[in-house]
Amino acid sequence: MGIIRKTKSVELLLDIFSQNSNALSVVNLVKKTKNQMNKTTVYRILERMESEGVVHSFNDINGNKWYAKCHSCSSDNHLDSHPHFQCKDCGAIECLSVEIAIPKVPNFQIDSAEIMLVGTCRNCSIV
Amino acid sequence: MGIIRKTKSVELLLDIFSQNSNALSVVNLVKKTKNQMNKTTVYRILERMESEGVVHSFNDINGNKWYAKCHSCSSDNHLDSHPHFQCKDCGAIECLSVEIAIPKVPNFQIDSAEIMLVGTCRNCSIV
DNA sequence: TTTGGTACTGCAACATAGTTGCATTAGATT
DNA sequence: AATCTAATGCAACTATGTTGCAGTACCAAA
Ligand SMILES: [Mn+2]
Ligand SMILES: [Mn+2]
Ligand SMILES: [Zn+2]
Ligand SMILES: [Zn+2]
Repeated sequence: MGIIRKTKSVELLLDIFSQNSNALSVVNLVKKTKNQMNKTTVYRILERMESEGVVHSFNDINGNKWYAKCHSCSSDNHLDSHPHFQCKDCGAIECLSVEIAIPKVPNFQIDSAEIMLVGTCRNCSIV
Repeated sequence: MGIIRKTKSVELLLDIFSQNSNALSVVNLVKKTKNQMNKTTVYRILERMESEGVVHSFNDINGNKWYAKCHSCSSDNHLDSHPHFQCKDCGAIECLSVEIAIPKVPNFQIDSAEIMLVGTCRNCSIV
């Protein structure tokens, strides 16, 4: 399973991710690549990239799917678990490398936490 | 603005929330009430209820919208800011009354945090 | 370098959540 | 009871994401 063949489409998407430090929404990726590939292909390649541990995915506050590069994941080990930050001015999302402590909650067995911090980013703070 | 008229539809939705301690998905509410009201009405009443501080909303891990009762909010003061828990077995969501500390992150002005804890709930833990 | 198996792609059609405009209905107020 | 207008129903729409299938292009083996 996973990315086996290095097709033109796969290489283009890998390229886009290598040039972006921020996360990218699927909607944005489909737009960006609409002259090069079909949207179905975008969705399917992203799925494969995620199962390979190349990227990880999450939903923004509007319920849309985003992807961002993984730093030390493989198809066996997915250890990218960190909060994200979305700017309510420009909509950009960044991965944050901070640890947020999740307390134990009685009666609940917690496996993971999806944390989206919302506010104003660096650029948009500059008035 | 907000809930001005106590219509049959408004009262039915208020009733459903009063009988449920858990959060409710819009999809579920539309299904539950499809013999009593149109789905557009459900969406619009929920919007009004939220702006009145009667309920608060958030998205689940699939990007779908959910609502839950507020405990001490009004149209002026929305202070319901707490994590939620979604059971990956049964899909149910509960509001959690625990505090999770958000650290300061340099270069980001954080206004709020959307936190969804994922795992197994009480009922589903019982094998 | 050709050949062949199959992973991958494009396309069209579909599924589902959520939104909008507008004519009609039914609360509230007098 | 009359009136004003918030609220509703309906139909049509937008957007994101998914599926089946026929055809294409990678890659490895010959
Ligand atoms: Mn990330
Ligand atoms: Mn809640
Ligand atoms: Zn910004
Ligand atoms: Zn459960």
